[in-house]
Amino acid sequence: MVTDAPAHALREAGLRATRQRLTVLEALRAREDSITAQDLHMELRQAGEPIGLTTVYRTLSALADAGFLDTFEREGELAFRHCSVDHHHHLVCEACNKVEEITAEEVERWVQEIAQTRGFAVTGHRADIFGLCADCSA
Amino acid sequence: MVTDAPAHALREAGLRATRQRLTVLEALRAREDSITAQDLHMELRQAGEPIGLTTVYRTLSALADAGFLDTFEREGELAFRHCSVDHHHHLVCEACNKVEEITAEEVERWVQEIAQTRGFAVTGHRADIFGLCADCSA
DNA sequence: GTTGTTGCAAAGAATTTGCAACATA
DNA sequence: TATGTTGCAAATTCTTTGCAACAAC
Repeated sequence: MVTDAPAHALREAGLRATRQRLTVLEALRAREDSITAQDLHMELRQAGEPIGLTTVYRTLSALADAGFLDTFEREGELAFRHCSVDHHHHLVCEACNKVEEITAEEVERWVQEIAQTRGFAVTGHRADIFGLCADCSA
Repeated sequence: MVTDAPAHALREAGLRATRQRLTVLEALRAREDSITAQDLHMELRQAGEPIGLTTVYRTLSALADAGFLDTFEREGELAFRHCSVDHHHHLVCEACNKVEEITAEEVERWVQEIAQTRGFAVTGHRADIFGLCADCSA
């Protein structure tokens, strides 16, 4: 038996590799849009995966804390999307919720510069672009 | 009687200039941090202003729609802050919730460039910096 | 075997809606 | 006066918590 990569990644983050967590992580990895806890729970249930809503909430939260997921606020609810580890920004389609990751050194530079000018101690920043992706605007 | 500027501004936006709306608008104009509907309601009540929580919610929402306020998401709840009309970004202090508006042509340029590259039809963007302001990090 | 995790039911919190009384234009 | 607005109470919706059964290590 070879090393189980997803399970290993979870353990490295101090999380036990339970069936539910692997399911959620896999589901998120398989999609390129963002999804809410409620919606994901419904999808998994409909796909025959036995998992509780509470667990979906806790799992998404834990995975986001561990850096596996990015979070978005969508009119009052939290949506999550799988992300690569390093810092990046987003191109968000408002029609299909697809999210493209983009890196932007220009923005990083801009952040440092502005912050320095105002004596601001930066803890984080976000620079996201919203609109319609090529498919949806076609 | 001279023209009442705040009342006039409301009417221009298609909103009746009620005591409650003027109160909310004034309260927001007087502060440089962002505040939630719940908190603002409590403050106004404590200041002796008779206003219902429902009205605070509806008023903040209407004022934001009309472009008088910017909205922020603060861990599950919406916060509002008075803003100037033209497009800008924010420097947000996580300790005192103070918000400084900043303009950034660099960011505007970056947005256009990225969007064009990917065939994205931009409807909006945000570029906010979070951290501790000079006062709070001192 | 320990300890972290799950999931149900219940609680909690923010926000919205129905509707009759009321204020603005 | 006609229509938009208010505010209470009730309803909704998202999210969290208590706790006993259970699974991972």
